[in-house]
Amino acid sequence: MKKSITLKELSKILGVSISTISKALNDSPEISHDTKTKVKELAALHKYQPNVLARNLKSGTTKTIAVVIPSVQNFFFAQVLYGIEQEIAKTDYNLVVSLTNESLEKESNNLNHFSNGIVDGFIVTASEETQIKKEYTHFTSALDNKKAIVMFDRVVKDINCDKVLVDDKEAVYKATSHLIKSGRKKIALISTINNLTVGKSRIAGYKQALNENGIEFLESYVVSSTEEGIKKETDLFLSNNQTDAIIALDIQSSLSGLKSVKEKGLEIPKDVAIIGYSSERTASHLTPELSTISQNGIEIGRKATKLLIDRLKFPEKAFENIIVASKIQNRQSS
Amino acid sequence: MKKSITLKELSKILGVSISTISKALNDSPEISHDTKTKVKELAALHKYQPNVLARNLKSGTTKTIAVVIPSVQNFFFAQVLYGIEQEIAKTDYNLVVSLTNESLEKESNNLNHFSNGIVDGFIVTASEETQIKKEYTHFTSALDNKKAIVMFDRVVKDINCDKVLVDDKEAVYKATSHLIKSGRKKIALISTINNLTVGKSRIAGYKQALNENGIEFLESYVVSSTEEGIKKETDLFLSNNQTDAIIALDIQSSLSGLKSVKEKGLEIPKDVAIIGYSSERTASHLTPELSTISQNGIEIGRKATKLLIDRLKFPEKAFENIIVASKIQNRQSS
DNA sequence: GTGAAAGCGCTAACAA
DNA sequence: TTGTTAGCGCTTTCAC
Repeated sequence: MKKSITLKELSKILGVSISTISKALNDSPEISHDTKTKVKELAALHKYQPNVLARNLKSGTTKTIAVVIPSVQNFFFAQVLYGIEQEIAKTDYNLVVSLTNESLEKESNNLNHFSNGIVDGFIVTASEETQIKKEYTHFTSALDNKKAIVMFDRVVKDINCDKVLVDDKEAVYKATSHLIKSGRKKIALISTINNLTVGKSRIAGYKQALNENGIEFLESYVVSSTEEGIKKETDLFLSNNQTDAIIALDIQSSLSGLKSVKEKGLEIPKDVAIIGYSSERTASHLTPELSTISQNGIEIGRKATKLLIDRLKFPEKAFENIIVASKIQNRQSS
Repeated sequence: MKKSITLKELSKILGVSISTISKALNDSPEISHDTKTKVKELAALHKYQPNVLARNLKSGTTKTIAVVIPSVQNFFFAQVLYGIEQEIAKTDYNLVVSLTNESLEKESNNLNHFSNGIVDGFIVTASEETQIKKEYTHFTSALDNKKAIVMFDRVVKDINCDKVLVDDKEAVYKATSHLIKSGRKKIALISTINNLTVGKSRIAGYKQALNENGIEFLESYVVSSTEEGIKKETDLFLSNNQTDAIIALDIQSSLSGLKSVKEKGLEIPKDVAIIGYSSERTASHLTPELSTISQNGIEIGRKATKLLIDRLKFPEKAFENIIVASKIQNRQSS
């Protein structure tokens, strides 16, 4: 019934003009101290809240940014989001989050929708479908629309914007090298993310490490499947192959790998060492505790946010590429 | 440079009035087939996208709803969110997500901000701080602002709105009874959520089950701490007390409980049975696999969304309280 | 120190 | 069938 009160209504009550009310509320020096207090009291009394829509329409800026990510079930994205929030909290920007569930259509719809007046900029990581179909027009048209975009992790090379990258190749290279140095020779790799460019980069790191250490790369030592199928594939692999170490490229593979090896009766890390991707919390509660390649999600979120805020201030500055290093976290499994 | 093109600009190009353009684009029967096609072609050419702000300002409705939750690291909230998305996808509503990190201030800010033109309604679960401080004015003022609210899980009794509840007391009652029936007599309870009403409800279920089975409730068998402290507390408890079963009220307690018991060299479930709260995925990858009290988050999300959409259609209908049952999922730990 | 008026982009009642 | 106009709620220039 009594929707939020407007300037107009306030002005009627006080018998002054709308613009006087507006100025008083915004502490304009044009307005006398007296009227200011009168107006402010009345506004407080009626719990006046400015209509954000009207204000944004007028100003052409929204002071809000959207985070568009595939999912928050993925601990890495959740971490990044957390970092973004921390950084946003220091500013006067608002945040909205939008999940794509790895769907190109949703991602596209969201970018289009938010581009039309809702937000000033985006922090995005591409959905799986987007990467597979290589369909990027929603990004370019948001850019055409003068919206700022910062991409992280699953970035699109051809899009001209600020980017925060993970050192995927380097990280898996380090992990693989580490295993080799500790005497492992038959290192398998399991993954459910071969569709993603980050998956490909990680495999490249694995290959490079093998290569530099004179170990032959065997296609059969790369176990790839879906989240649902990876456990069976791993079981199968272990039945038919000798291996003394496993690198798992995502959380599902890590869990499946650990479980498969245990079920085969092999000892970890004596018979088979495992390094995988997983959250701290999960890793340290597994038996044995999982050694991980740990991405600094919070840092990535923060960096991305700073980049975006900066871009909004200086739209014409040169684009940046920031790389955030991962860390090998040795626990019991390696 | 070339921000999204507007009706005005299109009208200039075609030499017709703005309203003609608007009507043509909206397929008004007033407009001739000819001009319609002409206008639509031009609009497509220039990738015209209506400004959402202007449209919403005009219509007074936004067709978007906000989900305000403490965090998505919590798998239960993530599940609920997933359910909400599924249901929203069937409608023409948009979704924005907003995280409070258990902060009353953020929750309050978000509700206020979104209430002023951004959204038509909310799906909310109260933050921890909100529950502790019992500060609910942001809810009532959103309601005053004619925004619809559906609360779930951590609901506020005194607020008049639709609610979707979890059968917390009942669920823990069932779990405890189950343990008692299988011969357990010294059942401990560990929790990091004693601050929350859901935590209190769960304990009430535990007490009731003990009571009905003639087992004395001992304060010392309730181990309560923070997420950081719970592991140590549990270790301490196990050193000083005999117990043959543990009920853990949240994921952190579940993980800590499992680990503590294992470290003490006790066998699960032979010496100590454990039932806890955890995601399916985590539970089934633990060693031993954890028996859980499983809340149907997706269902809760869906129900809440339906309730909200319905409320938006029929603002005057009577408020509903829906209870969604939890399920005991027996795995290896009990 | 205060008010009138224009305009952000759009829709819709009314006029032509 | 098309155009004019008013108005959603707000800010801001300009005139008084």
